[in-house]
Parts: sequence; C-alpha cells; structure tokens
Amino acid sequence: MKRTGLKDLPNAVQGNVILRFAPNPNGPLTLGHARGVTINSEYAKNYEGKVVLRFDDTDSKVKPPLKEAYAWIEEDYKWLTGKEPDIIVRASERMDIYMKYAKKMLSDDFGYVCKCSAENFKKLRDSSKECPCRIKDPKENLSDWDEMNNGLIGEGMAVVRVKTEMNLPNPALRDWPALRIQHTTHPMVGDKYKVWPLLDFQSAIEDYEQGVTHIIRGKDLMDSTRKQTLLYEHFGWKYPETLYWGRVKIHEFGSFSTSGMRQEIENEKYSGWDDPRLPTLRALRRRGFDSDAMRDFWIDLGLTQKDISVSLQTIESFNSSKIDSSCERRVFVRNPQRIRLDDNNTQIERKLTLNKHPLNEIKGHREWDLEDLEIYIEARDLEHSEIRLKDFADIEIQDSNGIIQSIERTDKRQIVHWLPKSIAKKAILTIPKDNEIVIQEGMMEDIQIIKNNVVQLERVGYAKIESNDDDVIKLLWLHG
RNA sequence: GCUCGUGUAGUGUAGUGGUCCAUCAUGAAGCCCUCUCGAGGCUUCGACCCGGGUUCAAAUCCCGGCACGAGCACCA
Repeated sequence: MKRTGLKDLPNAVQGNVILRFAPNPNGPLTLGHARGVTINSEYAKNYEGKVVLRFDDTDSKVKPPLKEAYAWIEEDYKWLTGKEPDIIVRASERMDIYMKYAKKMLSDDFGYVCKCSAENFKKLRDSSKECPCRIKDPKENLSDWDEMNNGLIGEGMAVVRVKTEMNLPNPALRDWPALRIQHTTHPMVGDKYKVWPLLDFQSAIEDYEQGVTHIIRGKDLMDSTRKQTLLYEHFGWKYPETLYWGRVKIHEFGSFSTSGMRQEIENEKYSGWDDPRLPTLRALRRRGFDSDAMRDFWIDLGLTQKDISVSLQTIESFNSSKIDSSCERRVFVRNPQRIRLDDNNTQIERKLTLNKHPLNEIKGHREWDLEDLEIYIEARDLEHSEIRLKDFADIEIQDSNGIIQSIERTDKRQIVHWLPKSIAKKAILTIPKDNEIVIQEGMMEDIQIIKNNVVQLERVGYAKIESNDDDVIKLLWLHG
C-alpha cells in the first residue's frame, strides 16, 4: 500500500508539535530551503502544530546577515506555505537570554573560558588531553567572561567551551565551543555585544526556549544533535526528537551558495536575486512556478537521509500538472516566415474563434481576423510542404504561398501553429539555459496579453508575460 | 586518519520477516484520443550494492566487505 504524504513524526502529540525553520538571513530563500519550509510547515499542518521561523544571525564576520534578507525570507516563506510563520524570532534580538545561560554554564561549572589557540586546543583534543583552562574554578571563569564581554579580550583570544569528556570517541564532541568573541558590527544590533554564541549553543538554547518538540535538519548537523544533547544533559533538559534529510542537488543548478550568488550579483553577472537563472524562490516565482506544485514536489521526495540528485524536470512536471488547467493558450511563432494564403477558390471564414483552453477549462474565446490572408509560420515548419494550420485548414506550401487544400482535416499531416499577420505583435522570449540567457524573437498573437499571466505558447511551452508595451511583448520562459 | 550516516529501476520514492516474480511518480520507447511538441488514456523498458549468517521464510534481522556522503571551523 502506497502511503501518501509524509511519514508520521515520532512521539508526536496532535496539537502539541512545535517545529522550526532556521535560515541564516544572508540572502533570500533558495530551492534548497524550500525543502525545510515545506517539510516543517506540512508537519505543522498535519499535527495542528506550529512553526518557528528563526533567524540564526549570530555571525557578523564569516556569514554577515543582510539587512533586507529578513523581510525577503518572511516573504518567501509566506509565498511557499500560503501563511505567515506562527512565531518569528531573531537570534540577535535574544542575546540576553543566551548570555544568561552562558553565565549559568560557567557558574555551575559545566562550561569554562578557554584561552588556548584553536590549533593548540585541537592538538590536545585529538589526543584526548584536557586543556589547562579546564580546571579553572567558576569564579575565575566568570571574571574571564566579564573581560570577554567588556572587550578586554581580543577576537580569537578566548572562547567559552562546554565541558563534555575528553575521551569521547567522537573528537568533534570533546569540549566543544559555545561562544566566541566578535568585535565586528552586527547589521541589526550594532556593537552592543562583544561575545556571540555559535550555532550549536544558540540553537540549543532557543529550541528549549521555544519548546521545540521536533527538529528536522540536514544530516550534516548530526554532530550538532550530539553536542546539544550533551548540553541539554547539563541543564537537565530533554532534547527534542530529531530527524534528518540528506543533501539534495538539482542537476540544472549544480552547486551554489547564497554567498556565492551574492557575490555574482554584486559583480553584475546576475541581474538580481530574481534573475531567472538563479535557484532562488523569487526567481522561480517570477518565472511562474506554482507554490503548491513546489510543495507537492518536496513532499513527494519525503524525508530521507539519502543524498539525492534530482532533475528540474521533475519539478516542472509537478508544475505542469498544477497549472495546465488554468493557463490560457496563445500562439508564439519563432523565426516567423510570412506566407500568403491562396484561397484556391474555396469558401473560407475570415473570422476564427478559438478556445482559450482546449478542454474549455477556461471559459472564453479568442477572435482571429484573417481578412488579409497574410500569416506567419515558424521557419522549421516549412520543411514540410503539406501542413495543417491548427484549427483552420490543410495547406500546401509553394514558395511563400500557402494554397488552401481543405478546411476539413484530410490526413495525418503535421499540425502547426500559425498566426494571422493582422493580430501579430513582436514578442521576445527570454530563456534561462545552462546559466546563460537565450533570447528568442518571434511574433505573438496580440489578444488579451495581460502582464504577469502565465500562458501556454502552443507547441512551445509555458511562459510568463512580463510586460506588454507599445511595440513588444516580453515573455519569460517557464518550462516545456 | 578518527567519528557518524546512507545504499530499492536512468532519477526519486513505497515497502520494517511471508499477502513482493517488489509500489507510485518521473524518464525513455511506442500506441490511442484530442486539430499543440500541452492535457488525458494505454502498453513496454527498468531495481532490492556484494558476500556470509539467522530463519520453514529476508529488500526487510545480524555480521563482514564495498561504494557514496557528511562532521572533525573561534561558519550556519
């Protein structure tokens, strides 16, 4: 029996589930983040629980937060889930809480201020030896703590460590660092703090404060779980249920990073965060991807620890099935070739009425005027000498003339899309392809061209109407 | 090197000892229908990493190997 949707969460009580999604606000959300947003919000929905959107902005040096990114992320979250997060917290605004627990850690003697250099400590740690700072009493540690906070100790000169065991089998867990000194200015709170918590500490404390019941995170954070569990034991807290997902790679986008994109945008390699070549949610939204389709895709992948590599095609397939019934049809002729129709003494209608959608899922029609018998056809369709103009007539091509053979369909010849010159308007289709932009010029039927609508260009694919000015329609490629 | 994790068709995914000569989606090939290369319908292709063991019975449990990935940052 095929299960639909996500697996059950372990030890979850209906109505009492709290999850969290914790991005670094150094850029807008990407396709990768979409998995986290979708999985967490979907579980929250299933269990009538809550999602905490938490900004992990405790590093202003290596991954400096971007002031605008907070709002972008909230916007992206809302687009994808259709609702606001239940709770929003910014780590940088909750520093006093983390400081309080850090101090408690020192006064209760399960943490200490370590002044060893990183290299030195690593050496000791790798040979399971305690560092000399470890034996200091709480009083001395608290006075060192004050010096750290007063700025008397420079960056890199001291950290606060959590006491674990130096003979733990996994070296990564031995007396791990919880807070360090950063004198850089934080974009949101300025120079208020000299000491900042590291992710493992901040996240652990905040999960406790928010009453998080289930953590779903990348499996690269498995050691974080173990470190944080040791911290929780010191505090006497129970660690949340934790689930993991593996790494996801989308073929078409290769590997990318938010900071890398930020750099490329500054270098003007990309036009902005919504450049259609980028894997950001705003770029995909701009192109016309449907948020429900995107959620369906991630839910279908589910929650597994396998590292996977999927094709954009799969997402596109989910998207097509979501949007097809609501996309009106329009004709876009690429490399247009002008053909003059010869009525060949047959009686032809000079007005055509076409459905907006072949199955009439969208009511309404398009009226085509064929008065002057001049039409456009794609160059490549001229390779056949006998073709059928879709919804109109069988013709035979002779030079640049199209001789009408029959109004009724008489055989299985190729059906092509075409366009009366009288209703044709110049159009430009922008296609993101292999990290480049390809421009395809053509003629499009100038009927009800509404900005921001996604239409299906018959025999071409789906595209978003980005603008419709006096002389040209601008289209942005979605997918085939 | 140490620690941890994962291995089911091309790509994803279901399956937790028999109901599995293994599910569904996507993909590819082909057919039908529709006056789109779209939608719908149908057919075909195609997988349990390897080797042992436990058991009447293993994709499912155990052990070993192999492969891949991650962590071992005063990043998140």
